[in-house]
Amino acid sequence: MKLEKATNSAKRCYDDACGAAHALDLVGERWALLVMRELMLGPKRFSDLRADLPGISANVLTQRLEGLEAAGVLVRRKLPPPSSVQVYELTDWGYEAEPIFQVLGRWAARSPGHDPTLPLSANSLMLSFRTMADPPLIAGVTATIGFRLGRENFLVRVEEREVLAERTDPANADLIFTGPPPAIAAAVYGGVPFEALEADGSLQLEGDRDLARRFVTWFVLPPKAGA
Amino acid sequence: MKLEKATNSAKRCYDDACGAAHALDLVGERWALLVMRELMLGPKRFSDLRADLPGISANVLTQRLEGLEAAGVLVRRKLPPPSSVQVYELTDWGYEAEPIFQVLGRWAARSPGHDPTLPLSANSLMLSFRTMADPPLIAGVTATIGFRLGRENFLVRVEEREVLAERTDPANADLIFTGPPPAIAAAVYGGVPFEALEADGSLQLEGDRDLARRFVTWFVLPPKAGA
DNA sequence: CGGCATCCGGGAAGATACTG
DNA sequence: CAGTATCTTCCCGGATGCCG
Repeated sequence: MKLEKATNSAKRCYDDACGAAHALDLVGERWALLVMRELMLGPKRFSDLRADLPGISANVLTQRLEGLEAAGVLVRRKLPPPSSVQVYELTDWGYEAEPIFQVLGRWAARSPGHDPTLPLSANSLMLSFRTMADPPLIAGVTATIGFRLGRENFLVRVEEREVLAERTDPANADLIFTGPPPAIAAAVYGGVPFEALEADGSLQLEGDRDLARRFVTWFVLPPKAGA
Repeated sequence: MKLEKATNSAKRCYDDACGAAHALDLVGERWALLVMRELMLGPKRFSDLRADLPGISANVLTQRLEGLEAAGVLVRRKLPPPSSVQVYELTDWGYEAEPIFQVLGRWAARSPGHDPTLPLSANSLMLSFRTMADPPLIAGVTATIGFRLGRENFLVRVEEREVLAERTDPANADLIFTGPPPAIAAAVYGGVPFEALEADGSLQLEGDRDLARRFVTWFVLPPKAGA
């Protein structure tokens, strides 16, 4: 017997007309923004979200998905047969939240306490390319780079001073990185040479190795604050 | 007798190299971002923060200030005598968080559930001008507008396609608004005519009334999502 | 009065087990 | 696979009280 608690819509909220405060009412609960991050590059199912968000528990994920659906940030959708699988997908407005991740990421990357060697999801790595690409450095560049990151494959296109990422098979890219996201992050952001990562088997490169050497120079972490 | 809990630094965190996740580790707790918002236009003391954040309790404010200080977002500072009063002030890096409020605010303003008639702090109103000013509309505009919002006075300068806000006495501005922040928000964002607000005493205008009529046209809320 | 520390009740988050 | 049920832990919010 479940108590009819639903009629009480007085959940904890800030009661503040400030847009930022309302944003926090919508997506300020723990894990909510990270769930959105994992959906930012396309729909996923429940168990994919669980796998990509280490540490979230099933009931919290359920609650967040319910809350985000009620807020109009995402919808549950049933894929057409034969897959007939249920997925969660951001609404158009949900996809418009990407700048939130970019400014949060750029700001926090300057934190003295930021540790870029922690685990990293595939989506985070792809979004980081869109966030950290230096526009002057990629001016005039056109390239297609593929990523095989375990369950998920991506195609990253650099063109017209911007970086696009889509979940697609990267078979005919100019260059393909294969490995876990943290290894690729070490190469791109940590300055670790490819040879070292290939030697211990955590990274494979196929295709234009010179493009790979240029690729890692296009993404620069902002300097630490107080430096 | 205080238990040595401090040695346990394993507070709830996401353990994620993603910059956005680290930002949430730093400022994702309830009220943390709103505390930063209230400091965004200059230092304040404990009781000012409490007054400007209706609903926060003293111990939570204490915890947030400790956490934000530990994170390097703000510092406690003692004003020089004779005031000798302790204030909390953002660090340079803390001030760099302003884009977070802008993207959160712009995104959430499109939420179907956003209610702009809720209470609003003076800081929120001033920051909203910086967030919502439409660059083409203020191109070529140079103006100085004062605001008397109860305890706090501000001077807003519109120039060079941007909007500056500072806590200063607005005595010799071209135009001065006097009233509570929600009334001014009603005029700027709600399209409520000045005369209606002046009639019930919630707003006073001094100076260039024609400038006031132009002023409210420079700030436009984005359209609701799904419209 | 400003800046906390302490205690308490309610509720959200976390871990585990269980079900269709 | 996609959640639900249950239990525990911890955070949040409110009240009170201490101390400069």
